[in-house]
Amino acid sequence: MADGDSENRVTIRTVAADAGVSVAAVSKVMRNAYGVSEALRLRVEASIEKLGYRPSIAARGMRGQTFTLGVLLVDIDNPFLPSVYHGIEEVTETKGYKLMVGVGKAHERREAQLIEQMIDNRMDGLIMVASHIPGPVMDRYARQIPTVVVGHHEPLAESFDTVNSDDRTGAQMAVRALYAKGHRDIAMLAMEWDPRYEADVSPQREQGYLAVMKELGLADRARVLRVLQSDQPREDRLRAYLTAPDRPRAIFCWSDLDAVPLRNIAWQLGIRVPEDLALVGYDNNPVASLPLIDLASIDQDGHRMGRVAAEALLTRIGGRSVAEHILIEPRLIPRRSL
Amino acid sequence: MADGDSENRVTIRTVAADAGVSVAAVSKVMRNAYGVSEALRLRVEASIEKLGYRPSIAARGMRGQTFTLGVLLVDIDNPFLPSVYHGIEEVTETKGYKLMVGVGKAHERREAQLIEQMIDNRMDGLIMVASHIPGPVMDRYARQIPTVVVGHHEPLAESFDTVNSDDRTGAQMAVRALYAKGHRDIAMLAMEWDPRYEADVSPQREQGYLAVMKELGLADRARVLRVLQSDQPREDRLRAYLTAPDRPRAIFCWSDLDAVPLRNIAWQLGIRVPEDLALVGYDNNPVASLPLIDLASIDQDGHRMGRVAAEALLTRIGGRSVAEHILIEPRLIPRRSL
DNA sequence: TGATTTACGTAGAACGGTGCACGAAACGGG
DNA sequence: CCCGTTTCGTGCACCGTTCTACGTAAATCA
Repeated sequence: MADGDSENRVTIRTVAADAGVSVAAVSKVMRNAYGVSEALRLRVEASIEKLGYRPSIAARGMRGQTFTLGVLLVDIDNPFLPSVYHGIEEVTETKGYKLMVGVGKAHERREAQLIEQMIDNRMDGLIMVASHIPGPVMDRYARQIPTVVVGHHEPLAESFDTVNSDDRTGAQMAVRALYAKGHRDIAMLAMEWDPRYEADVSPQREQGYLAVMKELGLADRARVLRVLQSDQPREDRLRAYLTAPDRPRAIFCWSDLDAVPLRNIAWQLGIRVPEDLALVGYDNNPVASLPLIDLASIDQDGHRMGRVAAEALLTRIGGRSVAEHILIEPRLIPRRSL
Repeated sequence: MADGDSENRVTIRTVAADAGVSVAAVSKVMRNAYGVSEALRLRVEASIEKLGYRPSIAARGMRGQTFTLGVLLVDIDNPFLPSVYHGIEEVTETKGYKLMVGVGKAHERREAQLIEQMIDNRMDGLIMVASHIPGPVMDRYARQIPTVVVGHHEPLAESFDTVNSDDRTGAQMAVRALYAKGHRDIAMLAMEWDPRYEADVSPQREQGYLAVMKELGLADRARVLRVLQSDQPREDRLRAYLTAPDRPRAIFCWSDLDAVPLRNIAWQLGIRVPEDLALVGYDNNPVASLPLIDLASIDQDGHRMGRVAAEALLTRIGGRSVAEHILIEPRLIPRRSL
């Protein structure tokens, strides 16, 4: 085993010996706990500084807090997620918490593994972003570790908090904006879903879409095109939708993740946007805002979602046990694709 | 403290009691160590299954391996990095290792903190991607934990391995491609750097650029435009370069991170690409390949870099102590911007 | 001044595992 | 049948912290 100089690692005992005090005293100083005199604190801090001592998170976790939070991202490729991460970070770092990220690859079993790993690492709390884990399973884990879920609607959950974009309202904004431009043939591009995943964002947006189409008296013209989780890559299916004879003239897309490729394929096919095809996406990710893409999108303010989620987690760690379910108002970013 | 039912957590002792064996026996089964009979193993495994036991990584880490590796990403916004991550994951997950990601925000002190945290968490090894930590500091950490560094040239380092794109060659390919199209006025857009960061990729590419310009007899026409780490956002400076009276007709850009915005700003300014301005980037990130962007780029095969780095780390954990420094051949992806 | 309270510091038992050293049982060769 | 080897399984001392319980000296009060 090539583990370097592990034999002379400086532990709490080294410091205690050096400062001529007990192990417990050093521990107290580290946690700035009650019952240490100024003199002792200074002596200990001097030794810590001198020896470059850092406490072992692993050992600390066996009894106390680790001051480490886990962030579980559904995947690492989605350009929207960094904003959520930054929001989380902004709040937690001022409170002295460290973040560890796990990447779920949009796969349920894998996400479960990661959650278990974070629990096993004795993290103090967990923020799950756009997880694909069904409610009951999440509930079981949430009982073991303070948890906040972002981008997954479980408004009745007791054991964890949720933070979401108001996805139905967002969908309505998108459709109404298209309607206002004179469009009536408005389709939606959504993820496939089965009842297990009703809490995910795409189904929520789809329900919002269907509701507003009805409100506008367009219920019979509502039409949902689907992409599959397993389509990898998605291009072929998107192209098929755009070349079909009954191609829609306006599409509300569940995420910029698909709206950006869609806009590109349209261009390749010589379909003018927005003249021949109007497009509104969701997320307002950084690619959508590039001038060459210029995709109208519903902004769900990932940064703020992250901040709110982090704040909720901290109060939950602090002892709160009644669940909070927070909805964040989205807003339309009009761009040339509209 | 809201830590759920931590009082009835199932530990190794619970399992031992349930199976009617000693704690040590269960430990042996978990590690499939020598000296357990088939009968005992089966009995213990049955109990583990029944109780849903999972060992605490924290506790295990205090003596043995944690089977967790740390991945330190320079930032989470760069769309090139996911490919490296996927490469790492592909190799490590088949060997039963788990990955934990830390995000450095391109800030040295912060990266150092993260490394310390990973050491304190008793991770078995560390892969640092595009870190900004200077060699000597890295060396100190690498003595404490098996380390592989990606995207940072330290060919003389003894204590850790490096995996890199052959950045000089990559730069040469880009410049030669522009040269072949008839360009002579070829500038480079590079990151600012001071001597401490000479090992980072941008300075390496810059040296490659200068070398090939000399080879081509264009030494006196070589010109390096710089963006600053602190430019946030970068748009203003990029725009300034494109509106200057002596604007170059061809630019090799140190990364698609800047080449994509550059291409967009050019479009906004009505500068035709490639007729008025030819562009080659580096990384071949997913945005560059969008048809509407269509940016020529040097592909450094992040996926492969990740795989190679992970393999190196595993052999280093296995006991290898002589350093390996691996260069990966880049290749040009010609697109319409060229 | 003696009795309490308060402040400070320490000993030592956790925490949940690992892994060494040891003893008992099973095996096997002469 | 005896004795040296293996093979198994166990007891226990760690690992580096936290935290409760407790002892002691100083400070306060009556």
